[in-house]
Amino acid sequence: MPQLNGGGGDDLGANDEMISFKDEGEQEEKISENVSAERDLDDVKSSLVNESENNSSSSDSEQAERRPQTRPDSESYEKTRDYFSEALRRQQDGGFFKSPHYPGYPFLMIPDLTNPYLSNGSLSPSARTYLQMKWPLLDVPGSAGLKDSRSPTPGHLVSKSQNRTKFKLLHDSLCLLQSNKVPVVQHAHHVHPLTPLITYSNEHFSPGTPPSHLSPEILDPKTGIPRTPHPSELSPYYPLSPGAVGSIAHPLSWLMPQQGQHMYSIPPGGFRHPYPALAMNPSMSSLVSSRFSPHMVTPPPHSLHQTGIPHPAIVSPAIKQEPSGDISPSMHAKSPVPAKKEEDKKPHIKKPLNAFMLYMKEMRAKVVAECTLKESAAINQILGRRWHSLSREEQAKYYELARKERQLHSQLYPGWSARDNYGKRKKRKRENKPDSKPEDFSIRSKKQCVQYLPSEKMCDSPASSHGSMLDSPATPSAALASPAAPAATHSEQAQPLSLTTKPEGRMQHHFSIPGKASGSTSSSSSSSSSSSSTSSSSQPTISIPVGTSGSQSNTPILTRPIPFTSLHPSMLSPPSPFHQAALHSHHALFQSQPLSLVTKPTE
DNA sequence: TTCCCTTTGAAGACC
DNA sequence: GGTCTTCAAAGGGAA
Repeated sequence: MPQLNGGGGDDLGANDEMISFKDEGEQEEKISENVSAERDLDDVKSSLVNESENNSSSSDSEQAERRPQTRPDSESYEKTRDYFSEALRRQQDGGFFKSPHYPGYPFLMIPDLTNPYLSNGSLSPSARTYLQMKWPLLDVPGSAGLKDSRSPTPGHLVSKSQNRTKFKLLHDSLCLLQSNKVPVVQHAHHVHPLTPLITYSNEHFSPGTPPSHLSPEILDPKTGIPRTPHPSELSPYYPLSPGAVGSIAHPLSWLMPQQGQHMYSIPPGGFRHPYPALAMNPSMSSLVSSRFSPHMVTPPPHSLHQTGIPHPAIVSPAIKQEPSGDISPSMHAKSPVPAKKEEDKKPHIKKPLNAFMLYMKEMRAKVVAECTLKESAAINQILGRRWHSLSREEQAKYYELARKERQLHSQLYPGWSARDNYGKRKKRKRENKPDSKPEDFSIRSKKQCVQYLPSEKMCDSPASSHGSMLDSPATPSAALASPAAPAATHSEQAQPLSLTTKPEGRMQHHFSIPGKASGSTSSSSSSSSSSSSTSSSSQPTISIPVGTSGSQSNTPILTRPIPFTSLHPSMLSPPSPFHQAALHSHHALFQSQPLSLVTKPTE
């Protein structure tokens, strides 16, 4: 949740302070409604999350009763088996898998398991793959029927230590698979809002044939000999239409019962995913594909478990430092530093994506397509605003997806903690502390205030100043009421500034960055029509005036000129009544305010 | 080559 | 409990 003022937000700012011009025409409302609005926002977001939680828990109450625990024990295994039995029974009853009342329930994400059991009652390989992936520590029901030498012990009989071992093996396998760039498919368009969990990115998709040991071939149930899956076996979720060179049903069709269109194209050779079940599972596939960046992948230092399923959240820290890192196991073995070796071996399990991240992953391409902006920072600003312009329901979907991601993540990595990743990154240079010296503060301020986007006018929908719904109508529903707002006219874009306040925490977050932007600061401060140093300096730009902060920071918020060509007409939607009013007052405000860069002297 | 930027949210740390 | 910090994704830009 965004950090609200926390009672201190207005303390630091006076009306004569510079403020960001992030959002236009919302400041006045904020000033008067700031406190209450923040409270509303907090309530709204809390309720949104709670609602999401409640929905899933209430709607899936019966499933929830069988929900496996994070650390499955024998009892939970039994519950899980019961759960699957129920899920499978429903599938068979209905012919098609029918989504639960709350379709997002992760444990029902078995789109490819329409009939996971073979005629002899054994679980099909793909089903086993999926289930084992879904519950790495769980031997899925039926596995006993189709003995797998690699996991011969029924899950409910597996001891915790054995589970740990399996989990370790799983990790190893994941690393190997990642190193082979697990192909995943994502149609460039037709992205469903829920696709973050199924973002099959072409970027990560290497149409090449996977290694034999990772071949997607399906074991013949009779002979046990690997064979290439026939398209019919992939149906109904992967119907390969000749014309479309194969397209698959939206992996989240279970989430969208009304939708049956094929969303994802498949390479000419058909859908060849080393782990079909993985690719077919919305949640897991998201983990595998969307976060399955080859550059983050590292070959496993040691042997692999062939049944291991790659999890995109697993990344070797070493690899992150060495994107190209083709580190052979032998090299690992020869590592002179055992400690480091151990560290390298330790897979880097990424944090599960939050709602906004999921949204961002999905929408980034759209925004990039709409804008000519290239910089992610700018794109993210747009995305942040669009996020706030989303309806409550729309956001709820992402919150739910994020919740499922976390849930799945916790299941896959029971012992993982966010703390594990602390310090894995190169330490940022943010050493800013609240008690920093004023001079430092001042310097940092300049750096930090560079804004890539002057306002939602550029490319985005209405949104809010400090990036919350505060600026938008107090409630999400109200925010909905004004869909894509303020896209002012071009002339308006040249008008000064949106008054933006950011949560104190965020501001502090930025302060700590030392003055890399001092140059741009000065250029931006002169504002008017300076060329952008970052984006297409040769292009005409919209001048982005600098205003003063009204409420919270003595930091001058600067903005970068945005190339005019970055704007797409479609992005310049007319402002909503809400924003019109805001703009009106906003303009009135600026008529009385100089556009020069004004910084409040630090004390 | 590495880090920064920028966004929101989650989680952990700290007071 | 409130606040702060870190990390998650992304990719162009800067150092």
